[in-house]
Amino acid sequence: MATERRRGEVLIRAIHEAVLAEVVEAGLGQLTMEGIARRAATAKTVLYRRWATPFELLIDALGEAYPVEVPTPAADDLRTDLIAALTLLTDWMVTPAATAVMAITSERERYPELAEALWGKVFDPRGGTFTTTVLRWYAAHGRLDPARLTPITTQIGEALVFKLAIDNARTPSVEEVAAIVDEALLPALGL
Amino acid sequence: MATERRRGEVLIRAIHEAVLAEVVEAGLGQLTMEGIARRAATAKTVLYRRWATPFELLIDALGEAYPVEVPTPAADDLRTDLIAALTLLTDWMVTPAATAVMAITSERERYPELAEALWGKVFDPRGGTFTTTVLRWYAAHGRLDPARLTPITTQIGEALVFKLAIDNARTPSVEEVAAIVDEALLPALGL
DNA sequence: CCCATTAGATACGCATCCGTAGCTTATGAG
DNA sequence: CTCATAAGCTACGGATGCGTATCTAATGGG
Repeated sequence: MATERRRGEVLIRAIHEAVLAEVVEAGLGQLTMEGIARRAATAKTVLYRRWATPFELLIDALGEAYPVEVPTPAADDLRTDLIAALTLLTDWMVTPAATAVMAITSERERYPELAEALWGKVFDPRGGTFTTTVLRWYAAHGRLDPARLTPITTQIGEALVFKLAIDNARTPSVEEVAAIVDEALLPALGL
Repeated sequence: MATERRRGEVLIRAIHEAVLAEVVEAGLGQLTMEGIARRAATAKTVLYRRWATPFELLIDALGEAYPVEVPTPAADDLRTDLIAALTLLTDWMVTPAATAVMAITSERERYPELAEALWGKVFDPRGGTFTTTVLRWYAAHGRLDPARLTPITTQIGEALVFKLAIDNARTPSVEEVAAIVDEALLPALGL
């Protein structure tokens, strides 16, 4: 028998991968201990020894999958840095962890405990992400009117990336991201 | 026995309401004939006589729930008409049918047959919606540069409404809709 | 090398949903 | 009033997930 038995960290990482893959493929509504165990090629008992529910296990896995890379203004050019920040977003969106996060977000009403746990354990400890980070930097250095940074304008980039991703069933290309910055974001910033 | 027995249209409408309510409450992944029958207070056999799967039934119900009101430019003022169009959107978003549509959209990868049926039977027969209708009208009447109507700019309003709805777990208020128009949409249109 | 730990396997009774069958009975058209 | 239609009810065997119990055997620390 080829009975290489996994233990500790190695096993847990495999289970974490399995639960994310299950969410991606089956969805939150079909997330079961049986399914996770099958995919991780382990026994249900192993899961129940550590986690009481599939959701606990999922939150654990998402905690591990974070943090995500944060954009650092590097080009000394707002347009370039905004495109870079949104590209970080599109890169992240195709990961299993992101798919799980988006599933939780869109089913927040249905599974509020999940959403709360995700925000409390993973998101809240972090500040604004993606374009906000860039915009704040340029505003702080006097190269952008701070009055233009509103709850609306700081969301334009992310909002359009998500909208295009939904409408076209794929993440926006670099050209589309550039168009978002040129046609929507920069005009709203008064540039 | 109070055995008022429903038949025909009345019964079907009740079932349509039930399937939408089930999707809202239980989600696509938990949509079952048993659940629908329970909620509609009828027997599974009644459902199986007409529909082979919960998804067929759901598509049928969504077909009935449409069409949605289309914005008609009425104020002779772009800003006012845009706010009116986006308010139509926020009003629609709180209906059960909209919740179901958004669920299908966000789980498109998981249930492609559902998404295809929804597009083919319900959406494709209709043109652009909400802000696009308004923007096209003003552009056609020479009151807006047609070159500004791109696949990006025509989505700004809807994109931000969705983004705010997701972030705040509620549809945007009238004030927030106005801010979307003033701070993002109009600037992108060169106004 | 010994042995406590724990992964892994199997089985259990319970519950829910599946899709179908067979029946009773309210309903409305004629 | 009669009667074809269809709503409503109950029950079925099969499948799957639940959470738990009870083993076994691989693993690595001492």
